Amino acid sequence: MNTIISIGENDRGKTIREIIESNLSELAKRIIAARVDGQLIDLGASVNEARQIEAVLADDDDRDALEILRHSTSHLLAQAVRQLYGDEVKYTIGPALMDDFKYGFYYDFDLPRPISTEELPKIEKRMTKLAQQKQTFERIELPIEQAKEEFEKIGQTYKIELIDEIAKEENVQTVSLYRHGDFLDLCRGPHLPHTGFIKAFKLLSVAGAYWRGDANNKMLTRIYGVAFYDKDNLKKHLEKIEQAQKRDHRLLGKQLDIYSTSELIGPGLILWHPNGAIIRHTIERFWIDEHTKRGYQLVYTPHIANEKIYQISGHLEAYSEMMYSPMDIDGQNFRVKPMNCPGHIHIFNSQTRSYRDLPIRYCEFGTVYRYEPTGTLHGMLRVRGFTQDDAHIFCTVEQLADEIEDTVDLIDYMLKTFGYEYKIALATRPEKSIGTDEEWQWSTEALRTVLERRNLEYEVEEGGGVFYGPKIQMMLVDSLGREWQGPTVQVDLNLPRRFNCTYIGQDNAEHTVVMVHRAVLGSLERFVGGLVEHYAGAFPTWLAPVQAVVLPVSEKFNDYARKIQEKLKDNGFRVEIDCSDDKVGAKIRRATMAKVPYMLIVGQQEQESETASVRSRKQGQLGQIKTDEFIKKISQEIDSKSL
RNA sequence: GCCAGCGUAGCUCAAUCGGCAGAGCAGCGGUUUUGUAAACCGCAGGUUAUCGGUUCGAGUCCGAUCGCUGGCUCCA
Repeated sequence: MNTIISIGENDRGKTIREIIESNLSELAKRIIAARVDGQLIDLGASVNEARQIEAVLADDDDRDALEILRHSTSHLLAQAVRQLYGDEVKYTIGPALMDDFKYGFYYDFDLPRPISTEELPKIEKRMTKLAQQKQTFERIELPIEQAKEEFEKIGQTYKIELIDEIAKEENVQTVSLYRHGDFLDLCRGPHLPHTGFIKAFKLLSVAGAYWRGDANNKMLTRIYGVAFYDKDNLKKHLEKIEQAQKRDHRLLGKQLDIYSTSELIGPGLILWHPNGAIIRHTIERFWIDEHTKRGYQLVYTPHIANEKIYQISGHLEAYSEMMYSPMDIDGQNFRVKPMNCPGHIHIFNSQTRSYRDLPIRYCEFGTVYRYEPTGTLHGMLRVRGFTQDDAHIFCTVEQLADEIEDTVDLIDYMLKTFGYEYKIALATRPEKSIGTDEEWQWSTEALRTVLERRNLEYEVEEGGGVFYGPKIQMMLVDSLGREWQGPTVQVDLNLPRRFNCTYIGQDNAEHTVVMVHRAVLGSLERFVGGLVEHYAGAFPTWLAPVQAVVLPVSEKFNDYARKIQEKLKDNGFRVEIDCSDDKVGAKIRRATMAKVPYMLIVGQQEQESETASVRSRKQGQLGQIKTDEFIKKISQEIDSKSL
């Protein structure tokens, strides 16, 4: 469908709406905005220099179009809230969200009284009513002072604050306001032609949010919602949210008996049940094997340390809010460790190192404890005690790029094994940072070189690095398309200097090493919690807590079933047996709900033919299979870590 | 930490206006011996998160504390 229109001389000065209507009359009803030289503008704007314009259609697949809809819907929400809750309602900001898994927009209000989720349907109803009135969105450009007066009149103090801020920017003389019906807002736009396009939306939740995201400011009431042009797309979206809820690791973690927490032990402290522990242990074994193959050396460091070490590292100064109070041991202050680096550095410093020794790569499953505010704790994903898959590489400047490349390769291999796609960001020097320009130059270049050399797509996050060095950050994309904080590779220009980590070079002089912090999984708590959701609890056979269960059809075949179980166990598989006096149907149901990959059903026929009737979680019934053959099949599946 | 909401048996949930705390599953004891997603009967299970208050009477109303949930902030 051609939506590009060339602009002729006699179109000059006409509004976009006029031009579109005369050129694309059959589409006119679906056009909501236009792109002019890549810029989105309202239909009411007029064309001057542009040679051609592109009509933007009401279409959920067009990101721009969807963003406009959601933004306009947030204005509609504000209008409804203002009408229902009175003129004292102050509205602040209400953007569209395009990358959130759940939400499509929000609006933050300063309300005279709190509101609860139960009131959302009432607000939705009002929104629907207002939408049906097809109120026109009118763009108004006003000089700064005049715009402020407009909001002054209606008591919208937050808007005045925003205008003042905009006015500080260079070359700003006017701001744009949008009016639809009785509602006026400060807004860059563009917006829909009228509210009639808003047909498929839903308000989803109410939450608190600080004004400007700053905890020192007032707590506002945020209402989240989502909107689409097409009702089916809204329905699909809501179903997707429901799917995600069913995968919630807190729900499945309980159902599959993976972990729990206890009020008595304390919030944010994970109890790994046997099922969770075997998953974790299997991952740890895989991780250690993979690291050992790639030249890492396994180390262990203590869980508490004299706090002097954190004075030297600077953590006590910069991170003390995250650290637990000191405990007095023989008159000295000790701390529970919040990170592993100082320990690894001390192992490095335990000997004089030669350039011949480098690179040195230490890895550890290091359990650390950090104070997290209560409100941020969340299942296994956000906790107070967690085990990082931590490693530190000590190398020379010349070795840095190669080390980064090996790390990126390791990350890629491990993430793909678990079935994750991922996105990459390169985070550069932030404003507040230590180190020389030159150091930041070569360290950032080393990271960039690797990404370029390997032809990886990445985004640059300007100023997104840590104060002590640049980093590569990966975001995992799970089977529902949600993004998770993933691996990180950070160059550290700070700690080697603070701890005087040096080696003797070929020139017989002392040089400071370059240090790289890196984690592939992040923390085992978060990673396993994420995996539960990624797999919806159905772990691939190599990770499944129970890989197969033997189900005798009656008591008469319990002995034969035990024989099979023993044989499989002898071959190293995790196999259970269900000798309860339930019928097979019940046994199958139980194993199905436990998401066991294989069921081996045995009765008269199987006993006679020395087989088992195999039922696979993935492929259904596979028929009668000899035990040896089954062992071959499952071994291959486990060895290849197939998904 | 902040805002809002929630907390009843191991789990999932009932209990009208403030009026005797109840069911299913799981557990335990029997009966049954079973062929591809739930056999039957019975038993037991509770200081309704904790502490205090209002009331003749509180799971229900009020306050505090603890925990959890959705967010903000932060981050592995």
